[in-house]
Amino acid sequence: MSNIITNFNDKTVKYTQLLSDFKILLKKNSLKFTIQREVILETLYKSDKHLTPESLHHLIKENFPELKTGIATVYRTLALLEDSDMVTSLSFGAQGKKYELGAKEHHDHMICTTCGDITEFVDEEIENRQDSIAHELGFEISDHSMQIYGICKNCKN
Amino acid sequence: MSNIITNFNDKTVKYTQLLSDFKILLKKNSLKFTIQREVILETLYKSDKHLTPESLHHLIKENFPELKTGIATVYRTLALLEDSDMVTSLSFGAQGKKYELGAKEHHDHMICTTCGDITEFVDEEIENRQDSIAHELGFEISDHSMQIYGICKNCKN
DNA sequence: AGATATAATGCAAAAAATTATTATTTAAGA
DNA sequence: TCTTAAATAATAATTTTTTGCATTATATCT
Repeated sequence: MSNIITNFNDKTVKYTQLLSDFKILLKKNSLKFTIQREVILETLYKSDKHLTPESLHHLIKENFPELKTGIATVYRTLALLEDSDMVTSLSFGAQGKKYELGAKEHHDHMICTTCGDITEFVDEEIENRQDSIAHELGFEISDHSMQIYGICKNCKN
Repeated sequence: MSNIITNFNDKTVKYTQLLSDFKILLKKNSLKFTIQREVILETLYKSDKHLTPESLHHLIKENFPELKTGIATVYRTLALLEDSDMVTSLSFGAQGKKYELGAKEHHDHMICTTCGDITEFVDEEIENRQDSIAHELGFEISDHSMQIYGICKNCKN
């Protein structure tokens, strides 16, 4: 049996999936799929960083200057995406609110307070434990986030 | 052997300790201990809620109307307290940044996305696991926070 | 206690972030 | 292609946060 080789690598497939989910979501709510919305989703996806509305807007202006996307559209789209659980917002300490795609695999964050670098990780045991706790308290989990702050390997030197 | 009865209940003792820590901190940095700063710390302590700068300011105006504390002072003091790790700021979803006293016992948060209510909890197992993970990644933990989102017992009905 | 130096405050103004308005453009369906 | 309903950019309006400065209050020193 031979392997089938596709044109898509893992990341492409994921984005295609994401985009398709987004389109379905829009259609369900009789909203329209616009270039701006696509560009926002794409930029959010391409960036591994956690973005503020402003930095996201900046990135878009840089990469798609012909679009002249307004900051208000970024805010509106981010709100829409957050409402529909496609992105999550986080706030780490002093810095403002940042957004990241929630459609990526779930993960927690380890944040270096020296260099600001963010490492993502997942731990099965913690995930399970969270479920039990919520269950005990009669709580129906929809999502969760966890951050560990400290000094990373690099900065210790 | 008889028990010694003090004038202070647990909460009073804790606040006294907190206040004293604050005073030491100020002295160390040649900053001054003012009534406003005390009132802010106290209000933060008394409130079990997580407060925005604005709601904190509102509470203070209500409880100490003669002080006429300015919102700018609240912001400045909050920043000072956060810098010195006496309070932590959190941002849950759509709502803005909220502050809580970090000197309380450490705890995680379970947030109801329907009514906005926040339940605090601690789980030994999760705490331990976090330490191990950080250790594995050569990360030196200074702090962490965790939030679980979902629908609380009350709101399910 | 009183005098002095310096930090903190309130107020107001400025800056930054967010939201609303509106005329125009664009997408989706007939 | 035509229609209509939603989305956009641009801008204005709000709201939130920060800053500057004259005045007040605190801590220290005598």
